[in-house]
Amino acid sequence: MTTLKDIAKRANVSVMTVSRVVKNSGYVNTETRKLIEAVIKELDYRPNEIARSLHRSSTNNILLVVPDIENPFFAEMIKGTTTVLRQYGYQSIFADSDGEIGNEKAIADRALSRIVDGVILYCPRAEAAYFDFLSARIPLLVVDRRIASHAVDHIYIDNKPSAQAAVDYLIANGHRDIGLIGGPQNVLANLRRKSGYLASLKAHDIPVTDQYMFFCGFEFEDGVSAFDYFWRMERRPSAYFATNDLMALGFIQQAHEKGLAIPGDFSVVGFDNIAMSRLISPALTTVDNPRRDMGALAAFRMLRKLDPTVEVPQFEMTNRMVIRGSVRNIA
Amino acid sequence: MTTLKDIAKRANVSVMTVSRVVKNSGYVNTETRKLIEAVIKELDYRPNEIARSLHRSSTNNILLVVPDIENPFFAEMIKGTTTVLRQYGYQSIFADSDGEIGNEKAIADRALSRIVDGVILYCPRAEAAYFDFLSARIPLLVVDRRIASHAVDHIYIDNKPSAQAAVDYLIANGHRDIGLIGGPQNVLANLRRKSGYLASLKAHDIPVTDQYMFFCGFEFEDGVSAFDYFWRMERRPSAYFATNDLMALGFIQQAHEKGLAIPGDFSVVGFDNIAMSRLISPALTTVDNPRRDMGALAAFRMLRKLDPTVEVPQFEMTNRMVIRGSVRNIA
DNA sequence: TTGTACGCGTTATCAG
DNA sequence: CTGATAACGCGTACAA
Repeated sequence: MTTLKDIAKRANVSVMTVSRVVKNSGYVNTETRKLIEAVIKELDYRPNEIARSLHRSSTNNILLVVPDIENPFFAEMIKGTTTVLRQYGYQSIFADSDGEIGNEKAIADRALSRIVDGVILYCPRAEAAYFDFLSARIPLLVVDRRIASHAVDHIYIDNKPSAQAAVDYLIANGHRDIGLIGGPQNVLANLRRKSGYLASLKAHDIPVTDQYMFFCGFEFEDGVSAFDYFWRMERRPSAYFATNDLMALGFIQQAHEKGLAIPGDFSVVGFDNIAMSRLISPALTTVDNPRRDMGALAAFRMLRKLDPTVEVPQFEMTNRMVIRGSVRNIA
Repeated sequence: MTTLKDIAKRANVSVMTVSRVVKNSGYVNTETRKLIEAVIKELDYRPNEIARSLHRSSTNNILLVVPDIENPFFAEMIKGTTTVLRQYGYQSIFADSDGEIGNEKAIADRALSRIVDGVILYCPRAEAAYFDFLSARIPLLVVDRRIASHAVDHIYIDNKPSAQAAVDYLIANGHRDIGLIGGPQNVLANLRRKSGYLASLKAHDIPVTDQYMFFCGFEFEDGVSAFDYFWRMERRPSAYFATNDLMALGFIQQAHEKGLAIPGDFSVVGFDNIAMSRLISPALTTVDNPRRDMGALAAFRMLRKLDPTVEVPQFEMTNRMVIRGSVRNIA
């Protein structure tokens, strides 16, 4: 592990001269520079970034905390973020909280020991007060979660309007009996999607039918269960709004299993626009969630916090409907 | 940003005494300890890990480099690794090479400036010599790639035997015309799967038919193309071995699209056992690839390199057939 | 153009 | 039990 000192000794100069060569700053005699460069190569010297970090008290590391990296939604966000960070010379320290508040806090707390310059929390589960606490101590960005406190920087798209638009679309296609495959009721984004569903019905003077709303987990299997649930009903909806694509896929899969056709027998709209939605048959009509851009924006916003001269490009942070083949017009 | 010195000043003691309290080492008078602890709390002191790292010249960081975090295969491996690392007090620095050799090397090279204690490369693309270079400078582990050099630590499962077993299984079910959906020909694991296919045919004295082998990418769409390719043939195979599940899924999807039944009309076997394979209908018969365990093993092996007292648990690093519903016995 | 001294925050050593 | 000192590797400020 060779250091500046080793080079200096070998080249018969002071460490400072070597440092100047390494950083390419200040005046150095061309001859000595050449000599030093040779020695550097010979001894395979590389600056110790830890020492540098200590000196300038910044690390060029950003901590990213996600609930579950196996979920493609977060994987794509992370990719958006790391790509940008790397372009600006920052490394990503990555941690998976397994969706547990305890882990989440433990991870973020460690960041307070100056191993990173900033923290990005993706869809965190912790209570609001914790973000105030963190934000007071280190540059913090919260992604995909609405934060009341003005003190905490965050990126959040309200999913309600686009969910409403999705249901509006079903109604425009002649459907009035619309089922909700509602997912878990303790995740904010999901609740906003439900709100959109309710708002659309209300706007069209369609009464809400409690049995038409099915609440469950967030997975493919939950879509399967949803189908089974609705299948047992005597008078069942002609169209379904699933609050995420995975459930919509499960629903469709099970419909096929039972010999039903989509969109012939039932229409389905999902939410998120995951990769698989485009690939199945019929391709799923859904609402795009620009997670990659959210990730990139998070990176830029963090970079800007650390260096106000950084330009944050414009991203269109909107959910957009993607019309494909899973809805039939019955009007 | 409060330091030991601040605490010391406030408590009227030396930094060393404070340090002892913080690290809970050595003798400290109970009274002074209490006082110091109070001041620590009051000033919200946290040790500077960078300074510690500099001193002990180790960072407790491990660098993980994957070709693409959006690929669930890698996401799961990473999860296996980070979970173990975290249990042992290590953080994961994460980087995505986008599958490009240039990025891969640039990332790993940065690791040489002592920001991490070790490097784990997942399915790297670089040439063999580079691993020797890296391995000579920093603890290195290469995962999911066979390495000739004995000097480079690696974790690798030869996929050939299990691929062979998969094709054996088709043959045992009465199939003799077996198509290969072969994926890309520049990825080692994939080539080994093809070798298994060939070996099985040979072992059963079934001649190899060139037109029965279709080479393509690695994605869902490639499975779709494969179906279209075979569909055009006059005399087509009754069974297919896809060298990964994603392609098998695309194949099945397209078969359904064309009104064909699996396994009624064609039998299909995949490889990898991704989550989706269990969920579709018919559930896919495939070969499990223990990526999560590979990830965990990678972590343990790295930990052991850094600290020889670490115990590496036994993992059964084998591909295992998962029999589900996509193969029909036509004997 | 080159070198000296000091500090970044922590800890090991040794003396008191 | 406590404290002074040096060291980790680098870079800023100031001299020479």
